[in-house]
Amino acid sequence: MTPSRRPTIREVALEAGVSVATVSKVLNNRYGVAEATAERVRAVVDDLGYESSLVARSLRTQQTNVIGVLVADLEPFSAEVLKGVADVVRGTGYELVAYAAASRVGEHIGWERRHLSRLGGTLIDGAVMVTPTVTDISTSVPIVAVDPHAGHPGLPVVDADNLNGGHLAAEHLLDLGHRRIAMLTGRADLMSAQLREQGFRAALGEAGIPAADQLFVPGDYDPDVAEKNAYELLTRPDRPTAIFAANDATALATLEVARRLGIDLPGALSVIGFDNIPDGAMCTPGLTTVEQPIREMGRRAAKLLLDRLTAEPGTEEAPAEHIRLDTRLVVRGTTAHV
Amino acid sequence: MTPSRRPTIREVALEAGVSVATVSKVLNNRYGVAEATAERVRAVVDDLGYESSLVARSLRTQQTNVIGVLVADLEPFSAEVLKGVADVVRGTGYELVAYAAASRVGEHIGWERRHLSRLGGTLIDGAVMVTPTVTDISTSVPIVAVDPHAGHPGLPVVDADNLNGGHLAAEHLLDLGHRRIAMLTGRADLMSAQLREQGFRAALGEAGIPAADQLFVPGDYDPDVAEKNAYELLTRPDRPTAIFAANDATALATLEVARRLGIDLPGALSVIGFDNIPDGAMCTPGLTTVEQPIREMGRRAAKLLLDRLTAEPGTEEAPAEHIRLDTRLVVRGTTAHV
DNA sequence: ATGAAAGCGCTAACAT
DNA sequence: ATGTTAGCGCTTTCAT
Repeated sequence: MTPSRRPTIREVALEAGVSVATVSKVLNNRYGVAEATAERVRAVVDDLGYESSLVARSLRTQQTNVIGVLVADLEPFSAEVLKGVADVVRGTGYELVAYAAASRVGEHIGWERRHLSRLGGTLIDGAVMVTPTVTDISTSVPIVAVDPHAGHPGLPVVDADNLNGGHLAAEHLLDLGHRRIAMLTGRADLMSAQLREQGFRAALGEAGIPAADQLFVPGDYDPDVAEKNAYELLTRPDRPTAIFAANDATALATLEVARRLGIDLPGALSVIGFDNIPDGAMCTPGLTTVEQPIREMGRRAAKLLLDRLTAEPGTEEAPAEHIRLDTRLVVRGTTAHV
Repeated sequence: MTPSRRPTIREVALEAGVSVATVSKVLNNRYGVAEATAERVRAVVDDLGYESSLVARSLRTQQTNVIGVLVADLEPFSAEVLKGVADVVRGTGYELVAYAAASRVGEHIGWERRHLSRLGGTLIDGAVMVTPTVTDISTSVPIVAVDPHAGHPGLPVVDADNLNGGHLAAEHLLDLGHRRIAMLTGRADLMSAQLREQGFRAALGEAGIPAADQLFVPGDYDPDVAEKNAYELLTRPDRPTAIFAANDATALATLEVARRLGIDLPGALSVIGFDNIPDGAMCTPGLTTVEQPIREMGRRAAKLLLDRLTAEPGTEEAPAEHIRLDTRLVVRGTTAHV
């Protein structure tokens, strides 16, 4: 099977006996082509199955009609955002490109700028960035950030009410009678993580429970880190009766550790996560969690972006918006009365 | 906030006082640049935050180190495949681009060729196509198909055992004592849909239950179509006690209709789907379904593709493989004894 | 109505 | 070691 190259505009022109320029005009419905000629060109296009190269086209033109979703990695969270963006883009005539590139080794931050640099100005007309960590992105195209690090002056942002979410998690565990509650915290550099912890601590405080530092261990939003620290936490003599993990990925890692240690769940240990990613719903027992409406966040981000893209060029630039969606407790099977 | 354009290689060259070619050499670690010069160039690159344009670069070179996932739309199924592909691509040094473009009006088939034409040869080194419907794709780059229409001679394929899956669905309902069982069939042009129905019919036959044509209504894998036909089905005087929907999306639509009609679920009606998309697990009660390991299918497809891409150029081309993964019954809350 | 030619940002072969 | 140049596929003036 010899991979037959895709036909180029040159081959179409050759076959139709016209110039490349004429073919281009036909394809883009420009004036100044005789109907007979256009007909002939279209026939050849159909015959050869020609379709213009997105790459070449976007290098030459301003407008590409493509929206980018830039992510550090395609995991459940960003995939969910992606679905939301697709919900909105569908039917608008825009095309959708999701771009994920492994960070260079040891480089967790800065991918936003690189991704944007590699695609912006060409290929995409605008972008939704998922969980960017850099604040001073010099933007060549309109951008909307989903769940970003703190301090994106000028960037429209969509996120969830992480503060109240942390509060909800603590309240749920307190309602169940738990008092020795640990937390696997999130990535210290992320706004969302800070707020979840802050809300959590506040709720504990309101219940009159002093926050014990040794019960706050790093989870980093990273299953591997979480696994290590959950193990340490659960093998202590006075292990906690409940754990709040800053996101579902680390909550699931915690469940795995508990299982390995033979700890009865939820009898001897309650675990609550944050995010409500599909994976939490699909395991047994289902993971109790604080939901943030991820897909809806994608939808709202896409809407915001499309608004900017379709706004009259001369229109006064709207101030950067900040959309904050509600979080919500989802009780499943991993939490129980102490 | 004036969108500052991304810097180009020209600006870097200008700033560093060298030619564009020299900058390119430095960036690509080519020989023939004095260390002092290289140093200076790198400094400017860092300073300006320059990153080469993926588009321009891919237009010029053969190799882009980018893998494409081409989909008609980003819905739960394709998103799940995408995650699987990302699992494998992660850490390989390849970048990942997912591309979705709305079909032109009324054109459900043919997107494969268009997508491939728009990206192939440029931008991507190879592609995973999700649920393509066209068999005679003239491929400019290596391609692996996930869950394709029948008859892709020469294309490596990854799919699930749909035949046995249909069988499993029927067996489950029969075991629960159901005898008047309806099916919302899938898209008639898709291999997967045909096999699911075939397996389902076979199991009914083995149980000595004659297949009643009026109990097979089209679902088309489409929630809207399913909703309409499920309504018709459930308002008949002799409505079925159980429904097998050819995929989860249509099963969920069926649940919605049943709810609207006030039918007790699963007391008065059992519903089983196919796919095990996250949405089925997240609703209440959870959807009983036949699981196909979608994410794993994405992983296997990505592996197959990477094998082809990294194979020695001179190596004998391996024959097109066909990987078929097992399906599995997942019992949740929407099926019960009759 | 048509085509020649320039140029988008980049790389690579070929001078110097 | 560095620069000049051609060209990837396409669109868009500008001649003709």
